[in-house]
Amino acid sequence: MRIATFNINGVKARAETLVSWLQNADPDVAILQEIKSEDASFPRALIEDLGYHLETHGQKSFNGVAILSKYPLEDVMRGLPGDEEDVQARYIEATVVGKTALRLCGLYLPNGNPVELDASGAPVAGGKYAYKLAWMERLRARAEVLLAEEMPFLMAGDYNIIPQAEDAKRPDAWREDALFRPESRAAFRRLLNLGLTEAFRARVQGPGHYSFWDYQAGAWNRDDGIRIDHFLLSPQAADLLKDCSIERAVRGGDKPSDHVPVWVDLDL
DNA sequence: ATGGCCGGTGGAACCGGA
Repeated sequence: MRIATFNINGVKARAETLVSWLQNADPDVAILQEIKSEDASFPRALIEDLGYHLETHGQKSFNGVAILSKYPLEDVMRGLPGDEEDVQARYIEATVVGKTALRLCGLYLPNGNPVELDASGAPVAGGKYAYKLAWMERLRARAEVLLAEEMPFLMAGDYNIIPQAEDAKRPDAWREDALFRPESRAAFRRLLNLGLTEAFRARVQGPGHYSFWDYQAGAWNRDDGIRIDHFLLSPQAADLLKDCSIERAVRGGDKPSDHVPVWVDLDL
């Protein structure tokens, strides 16, 4: 089973690009972020006409996640547990059944900028950085629940985390940024330390592998990228991992998103 | 050439992104 994660930066603006990518790349499952659309205005027929089942969790203007699958999706859950006040559409789960069942978690992790810290270095309550770190703790708690259930699962999406210096062309430019600050990277490691496998680094070593290039300042032409879109696999899902890759060429296509798809191949 | 953007909203400029 081939599964992709792709931050498409607006489903309405990207409809044509998305359809041609689905036709050419032919994923079994696609986990999308930043649909920037309410569920009712998602171009559902475009996707269903290609043979996909579709589950969305959207909101007006911002955020929004979706799961597309050639196989039926079951037990859909919308929203990340742990904060009843959080209205941002950043998380969706569903189960897909291949040879065995696999729980899919699609996430659009908060950016977290601007970083606001108080005199003691703690994130300012109510600020965007505090929201990011709290969201990551909620994600860790959700992973613990899923681990206890022992169904294979993966958490895929735009993590807005640069895990290591080698994951940025210019790491020093990101030192104080919410994507690369120590608190953010530590929260990402707490996820990994539960026993999750970062699929790309399980398969590919070394620098120069990016999943995002800013639209500004000729970032793509200078290959000034960062790797922030990730697959985390539960132990049972990691057993099934055959390959992981980044579909870099998509960034050079017509009307591209600023992110590109990341893939896993699972023996499923 | 170290500059340079894009999508959504709403119907002009501004917000948010990373």
